[in-house]
Amino acid sequence: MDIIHPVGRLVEWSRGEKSEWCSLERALDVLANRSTFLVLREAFYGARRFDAFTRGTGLTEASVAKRVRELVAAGLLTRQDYQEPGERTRQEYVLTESGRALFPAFVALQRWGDEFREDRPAVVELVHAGCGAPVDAVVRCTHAHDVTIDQVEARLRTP
Amino acid sequence: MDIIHPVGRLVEWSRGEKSEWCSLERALDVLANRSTFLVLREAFYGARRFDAFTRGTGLTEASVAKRVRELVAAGLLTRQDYQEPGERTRQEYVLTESGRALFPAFVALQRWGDEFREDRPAVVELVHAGCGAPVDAVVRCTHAHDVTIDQVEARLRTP
DNA sequence: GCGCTGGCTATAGAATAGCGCAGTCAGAGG
DNA sequence: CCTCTGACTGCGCTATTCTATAGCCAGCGC
Repeated sequence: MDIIHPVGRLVEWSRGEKSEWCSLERALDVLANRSTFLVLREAFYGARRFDAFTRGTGLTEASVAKRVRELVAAGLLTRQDYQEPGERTRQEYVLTESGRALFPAFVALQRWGDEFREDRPAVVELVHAGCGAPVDAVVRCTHAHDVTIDQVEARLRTP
Repeated sequence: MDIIHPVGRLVEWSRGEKSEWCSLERALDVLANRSTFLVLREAFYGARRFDAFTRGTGLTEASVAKRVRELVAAGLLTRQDYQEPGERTRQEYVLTESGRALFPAFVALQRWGDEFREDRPAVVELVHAGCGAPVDAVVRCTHAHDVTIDQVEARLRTP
């Protein structure tokens, strides 16, 4: 296993093959557009119904339909039947484990927007229901150390 | 200050105004495309020079030029002069504090790609230089509690 | 003063994203 | 049966993204 430090050297090896092995690119295949993030935001805020996604995001129905279809195909949402009393059965879209696993990314982006894109102060704040303290996304290793960007090494697993 | 729980109710209030106060949308104004994330990835991997960005991302020079211009304008990168011995002065692009603050988001997306988009196993792994353990992005409150998606409340700050 | 290298810009084209608007479709209530 | 609501689909349009190819410019070394 190679150790790359400073991580800058990684760029020397990438040339063409990076898209095959970079997990970020695989993530971006599903996520790299504005409306996908907005639909996921609504899902994190508890939205399940088509109508809630369109009203919550301000996107057109056509855009939401496309995103939702993609997200179901990619396994971030599942389609489920539901029926309200006196109504016919309809479908709703529920986050899968994969979708829920994106929550740290959502928090990270939201908090970054709070702090570094502050044309006006943040109006919504995410807090820990248990203690009321605001939440943030942090980078941590499996030994529970907080890790700054300078303390990260990239290792190439040569197969 | 209103407490919203379940957070789903948030969608009821949003109608049109959400883009004004949602920090995620402000973040997406800069970030919502594939090439921006790729350029930032290279910056996190230590790239500073135009050439390193193009070779590392596989994007065309035109795309990189546009992204880099945007990222400088948005304050995530700064342009600095540098001069290698026997070379003329050139410019390089260095992450600002704002740019570095996106690192948790980068890690979160990268790790999510590892785990949930695994057409083939992850080839690059980010580890803590101090102890060698792999890193991940987690959501935590300022009282140092780990917070799951179910334990999060959204509070509206009414101004 | 010529070539080379790094760092761009210009142009043209394909694909995708997103909008507004209009229409469809299923089924419950009247 | 007719209407209403939620959940879509289709069309026409524009803006943005990204690619490919080509060329420009500065200045160091020869």
